[in-house]
Amino acid sequence: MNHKTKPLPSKLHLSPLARRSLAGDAVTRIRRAIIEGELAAEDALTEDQLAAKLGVSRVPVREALIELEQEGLVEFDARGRSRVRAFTEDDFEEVFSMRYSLEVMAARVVAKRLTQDDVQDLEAMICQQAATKDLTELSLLDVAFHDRIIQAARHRPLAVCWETIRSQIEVWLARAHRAQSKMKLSSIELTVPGHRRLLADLRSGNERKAENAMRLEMATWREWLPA
Amino acid sequence: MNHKTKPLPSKLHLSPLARRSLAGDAVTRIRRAIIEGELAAEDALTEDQLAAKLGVSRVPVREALIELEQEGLVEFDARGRSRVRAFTEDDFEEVFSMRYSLEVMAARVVAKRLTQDDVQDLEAMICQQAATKDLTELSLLDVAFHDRIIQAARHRPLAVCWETIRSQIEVWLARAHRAQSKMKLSSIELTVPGHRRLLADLRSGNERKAENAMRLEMATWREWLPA
DNA sequence: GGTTCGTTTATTGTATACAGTGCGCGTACC
DNA sequence: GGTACGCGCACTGTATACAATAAACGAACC
Repeated sequence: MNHKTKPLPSKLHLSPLARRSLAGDAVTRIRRAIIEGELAAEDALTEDQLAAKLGVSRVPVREALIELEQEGLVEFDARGRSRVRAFTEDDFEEVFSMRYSLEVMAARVVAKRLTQDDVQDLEAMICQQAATKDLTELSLLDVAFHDRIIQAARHRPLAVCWETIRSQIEVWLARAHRAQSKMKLSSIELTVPGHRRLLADLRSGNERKAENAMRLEMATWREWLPA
Repeated sequence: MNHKTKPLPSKLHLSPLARRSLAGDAVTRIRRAIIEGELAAEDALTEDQLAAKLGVSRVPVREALIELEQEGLVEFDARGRSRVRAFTEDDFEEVFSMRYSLEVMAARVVAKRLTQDDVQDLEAMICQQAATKDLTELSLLDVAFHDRIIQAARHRPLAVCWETIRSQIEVWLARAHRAQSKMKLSSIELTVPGHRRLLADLRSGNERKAENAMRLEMATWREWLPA
């Protein structure tokens, strides 16, 4: 033991060192702008213009664009120019089929690893969902619920893969809401019992059961799809 | 039609516009160094030092490190310092379980989309494998084979997910070879017929058949694993 | 002697400056 | 009128310079 400074109240847990960098903020803000539709498909993302709008230099913007490319929100052409990616309905089909595979895998993994904390969190989230009457809010809670399941899997490559499609799912959701899509009101009544059943099967510890429950959950989502 | 320049020999297909940038080269070279073990686990990746070694400035290096983080080869600590990620055996277990899910999905997708070109390429690759007597070379050809299958799926999110684990697979392979691992010579005799069977089932157009063939292929790989 | 405080140093984060490049537009020439 | 050439503009790619911060070391004080 080299340094023996005073032991510092052990309960006190400070903010988790959020690596606050302009580049990180830029990622968040540009991502949000794309999801909200503030930046439209095919819009040219000129580094100078973005930098000016964000009040920073081009460097953080460049780094942000690289990350957003990985999330599938931004595209670079052969000359290095970036633009907001234009999603076709087929693109979303692909994203959701990817989601299907990832979540089924997550269910399988989670079945063996679910902790008491996970269960408590998930139950609390279901209660929150039950209290909601707004479809937009519900869909956000739903994504958060699935986020939490992925987190519960404690499986790094899975989490990384999930992050490559998460934003695209949000793009679709936001777009669907703006378009007053066909998401039915009945969804509210379906979501909560669906999640309860899913959680029950995840808790069973039975991988097959968990997988199948997730397949069912994904199938109900499937109906909300564009085409 | 705005400009009507002369029609330029249609067969002539130039190099695919490889976006040659120092940043891109840096990604390639640092990745290679990590895979080959030239940069060892936990090694600090100082931007200045890397820049000096590569003969460029820090900017391309920074951008390269961001990309390599997404490939799982590089880690950043809370203060922004990067280092070569240290893989545990559990990490590799996770990577290969992820690979399993992705490839099974790929098989399912490919079953419906395989073209004549795909088949020709894959067959040619199998022949190449059959001609090889070197285990290291064979494992590279094997990865290339699976790469080609992913490509044949023509499924963007799948390809992106695959790229998040591909380098890590290569790390494991290179490490295993350096350690004179338990990869058996019999692998050579097993690989080629295995791939032939797999290709046959991918061509069948039957999703279930294709999935199961891939599960089998993955299971044989499984034996080469560390633990 | 050990602890604490300043100073130095190493390294990242950000800004700015500069170089290179393709594209559009105008112009001249046929 | 159309085609080819050349110039300028709008961007990106890269380098360099500067600011900020935390670790490392050392010195002074108890």
